[in-house]
Amino acid sequence: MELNDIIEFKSSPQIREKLNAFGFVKTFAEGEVILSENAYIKAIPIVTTGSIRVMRQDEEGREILLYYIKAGESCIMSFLGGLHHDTSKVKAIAEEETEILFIPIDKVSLLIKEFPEWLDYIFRLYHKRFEELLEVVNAIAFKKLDERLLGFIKKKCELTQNHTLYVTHEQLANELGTARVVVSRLLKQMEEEGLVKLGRNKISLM
Amino acid sequence: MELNDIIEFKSSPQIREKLNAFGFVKTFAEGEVILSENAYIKAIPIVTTGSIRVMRQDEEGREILLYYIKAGESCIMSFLGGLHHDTSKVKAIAEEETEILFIPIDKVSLLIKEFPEWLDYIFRLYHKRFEELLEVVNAIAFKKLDERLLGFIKKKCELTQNHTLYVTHEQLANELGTARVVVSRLLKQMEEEGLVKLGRNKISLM
DNA sequence: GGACTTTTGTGATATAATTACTCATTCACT
DNA sequence: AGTGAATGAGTAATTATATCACAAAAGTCC
Repeated sequence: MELNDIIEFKSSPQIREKLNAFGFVKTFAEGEVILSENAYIKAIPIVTTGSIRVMRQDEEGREILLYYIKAGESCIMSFLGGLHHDTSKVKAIAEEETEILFIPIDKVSLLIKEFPEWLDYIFRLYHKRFEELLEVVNAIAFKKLDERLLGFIKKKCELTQNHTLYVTHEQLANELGTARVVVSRLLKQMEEEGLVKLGRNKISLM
Repeated sequence: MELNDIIEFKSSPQIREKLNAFGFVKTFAEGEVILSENAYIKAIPIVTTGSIRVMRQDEEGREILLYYIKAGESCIMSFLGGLHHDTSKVKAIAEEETEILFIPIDKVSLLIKEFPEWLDYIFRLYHKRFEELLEVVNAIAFKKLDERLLGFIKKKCELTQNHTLYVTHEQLANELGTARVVVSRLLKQMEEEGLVKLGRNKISLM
């Protein structure tokens, strides 16, 4: 993924140049924490390769997945947090080996004035994230866990282009914001219904 | 509430003038639907007096409260939806008699270019809404209903500057995304614990 | 005052989440 | 290969929520 694959930046070599000039690149290994909750935000990340999962934690450490940030996207939460000199309300973890271009906050506001494309980019992502968040609200408020679990597995499979997933029940439970036992039981049930096939560390969609 | 009570517009009579020139005012009675789900958005609302509650619905018509929009604030969801020519993903209802200044979408983008204050205003509200949404996610994902219910009653009381609330159990259940019986039972329990006092259509915090 | 509507209460039952375990497998280390 | 720690998965009991069906008040309207 290059900056010029991002639709808003395609026809503006100037902004790409500036972004590259202002930004610095960092690489994260799978599972590495990119941003932890309550950390101060000094730079906006743009994911160039890989993907990030963004989680919300409660006081007791329980977590729930909010959304994924894929290549070409930015973490809009950081953007707002950064602008308002606020701390992060979410935790971001590299889902796979991930390369990120960080743009320092002070440059970010500068770019807004100079390049309308930059603002378009930010607004587009905002829109997307907001809708995803609403979907999460809907899911946890109204959907039953079995439905959510199945949907989640399918989404993960799509993301990895594969119909076997290598995750533990524990991981699934965490991302869904529930307990492992619950996931285990539901998976068992789904296996009996012939929807999935289970193995240690392994779930295959049928 | 006047436009010049909004911090970002305080020192810019020009933007206040433009907003008033471009916008049109409408008044809504308590309970009136201002924006329904899937409606197209043609204008951005700024609440001048009163307040709005923003709800999310699922396919079967169940609802849950996302947040309130108070005087001086705007509905940021409409803003994004409007910019991207998308439909509304939420439902907005007047919580009390409410007066709204609507700014047509095409003017909105125009104002962004002209007045940085306008953008600051939008970003500030975004930030606020995003955090509120995260709080909702937290609450429904991790908190028990009794805790949510009590917190909700307290918030409502704060909003109305009063420690007696005039609502039915049904209404509370709707905003919390649960069933009336559940709310009734929990309230009863809370009354026994001396936390509240109940009456028909009435809940008083102790 | 009687008929009706709205709001609230109660009991029985189903479903889901939580807690506290046990058992099984894997892996690192000797 | 054998031991023990760590991780992953299964089970049973308990608690929390949701659902259904209906009864009892409280308020409204004629």
